[in-house]
Amino acid sequence: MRYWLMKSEPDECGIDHLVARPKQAVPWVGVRNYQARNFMRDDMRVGDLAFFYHSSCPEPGIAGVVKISRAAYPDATQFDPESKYFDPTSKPDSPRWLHVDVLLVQKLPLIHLATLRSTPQLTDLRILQRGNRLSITPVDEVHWDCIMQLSATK
DNA sequence: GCCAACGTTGGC
DNA sequence: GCCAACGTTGGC
Repeated sequence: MRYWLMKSEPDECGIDHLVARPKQAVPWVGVRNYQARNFMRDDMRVGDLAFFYHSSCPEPGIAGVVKISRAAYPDATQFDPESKYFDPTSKPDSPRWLHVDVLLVQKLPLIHLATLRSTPQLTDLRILQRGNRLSITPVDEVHWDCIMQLSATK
């Protein structure tokens, strides 16, 4: 089993959107980056866990834990001209963009980005590297455990 | 709003 | 394949 970190803008879909619909699969549509897509397609497995991260907001940080509930399948929004994720160059017989579904595991008391940054054991965490923009990144088990520990002891 | 960093595009 | 221009991300 692997661990991940998935970014979401709380304006679009925050942790409370998931809390409001418990046990309902959330389609992780809209990823339009090849590296992130490849992670979903090649490396994510049903049952993997991911931190749910709030980005581009007043209080960026880890807001919860989700579980991958469905393996990657074509993202319908790429074929929808009404969608902001519409990709006119993607062909229905070979969809370019895929996505997984996730399920809420638990909401966490927000672990602020500043807290992550000030934790020495987390200096190698992908999200903390300068220039990092990937919306989906793998998380090492040691980092996962450290962050869960942070959450439990606060 | 600023700006650094990175990804994508397209001419050559 | 190179690389300049442009667009996006995302913290501050």
